[in-house]
Amino acid sequence: MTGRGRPRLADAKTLAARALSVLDLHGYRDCTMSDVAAEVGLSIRTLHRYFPTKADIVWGPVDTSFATLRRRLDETPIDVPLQVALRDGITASFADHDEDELTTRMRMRLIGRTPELHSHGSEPFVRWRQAITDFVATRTGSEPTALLAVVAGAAVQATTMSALTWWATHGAADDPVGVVCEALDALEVGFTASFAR
Amino acid sequence: MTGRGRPRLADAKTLAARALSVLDLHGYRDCTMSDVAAEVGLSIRTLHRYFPTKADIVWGPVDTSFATLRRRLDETPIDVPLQVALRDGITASFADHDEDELTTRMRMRLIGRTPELHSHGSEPFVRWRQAITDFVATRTGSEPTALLAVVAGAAVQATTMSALTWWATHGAADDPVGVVCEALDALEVGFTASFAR
DNA sequence: GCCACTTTTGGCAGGCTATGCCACAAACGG
DNA sequence: CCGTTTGTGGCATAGCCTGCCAAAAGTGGC
Repeated sequence: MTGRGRPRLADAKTLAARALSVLDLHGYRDCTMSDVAAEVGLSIRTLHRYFPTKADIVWGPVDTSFATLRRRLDETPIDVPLQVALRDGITASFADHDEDELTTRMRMRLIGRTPELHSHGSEPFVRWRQAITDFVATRTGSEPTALLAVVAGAAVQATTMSALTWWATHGAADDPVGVVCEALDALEVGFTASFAR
Repeated sequence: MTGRGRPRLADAKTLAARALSVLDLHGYRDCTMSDVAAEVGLSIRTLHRYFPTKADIVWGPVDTSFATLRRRLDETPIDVPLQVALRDGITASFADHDEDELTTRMRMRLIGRTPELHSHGSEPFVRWRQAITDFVATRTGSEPTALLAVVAGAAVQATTMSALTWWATHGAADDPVGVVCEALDALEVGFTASFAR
């Protein structure tokens, strides 16, 4: 509770931002954990304590914000339409990043530019998609293993992530929420229909 | 050209099937390359010559079939509607597997059950998505960097892959084409609308 | 002021994936 | 039979990741 014990050399947030900028500068693939450790002034072992894997430097904060989606969807009143509930839950699930915009942008841009990172197999990422699938299944009265529920989960997740990386690269707005909403709306009505508008 | 040189110990196709069954049996994560090499009777080094990476054991044949999508889309007459062209191109791009159904099913089931494999950052996978995005952009008169084109590429890819893994796990049909078409149709008209049917 | 306790730090060893280099083995053609 | 071609595999190396354990650096109690 108190400041008992040896104090940290750096707080986790600024450490993440610095490590991220190192990866962004040299490229994810061409940058070893030793490089990151040297640049942020930690040993490799300690760096691995802050970030269990190299991918966690990039995905860590995103993953933590993923963890809240299911709870938000469960608490959504039944009279809220499906797509509205999804849109609100999703945008809310990553709106509490508590991270400055430039860092978020760098993070998502790095993901977008690094195929290796496009989808990692972390638990939060899988559970986030499963929460979508389960919610869709419940609202439509089908099983969570139904084809369309499973596919909807995958499509919604891919839509959300690609909208975020698009915002990081091309987006002009300060906030990605509008971009994600636009993408989810297009997904909802079908892409052909949304292009016709 | 001729049978010049030392002949292979096993042909690539049966080798892939055997290696795949080893991974499927022990689990992708809990199975080392040494295990696979021992079970198929090759040294680790030679195994790596057949499959450059461990993921290539699983994704290899899928990747090669990915490579043909762009050409197929380019050759599609302009009077074929967008969604029909996409559906036909996509189903055709993995219909020429030349692999027995059980192996394909095992392959896709393994992918579906292994988060680490859900999306790998290989070049064919990225180019497959880009082909979708470019085609959508061309047909709708927008830039390949437009938000909706980029998102459509990601959504279509996620839809296709999740439909394939669903078929491998739950599908009863011999052929996954029908399942993929059903998923793509749902994506096209919007999931809410397709559930209402 | 000194000691105990807590927490961070980081060195060391080891396993796994992946790659480059090189030597050996095995079949074929002339 | 010999040279060529091609598959095979050992050795070494780099990088990611993890477990274990000892040293460092603070705080609180006596």
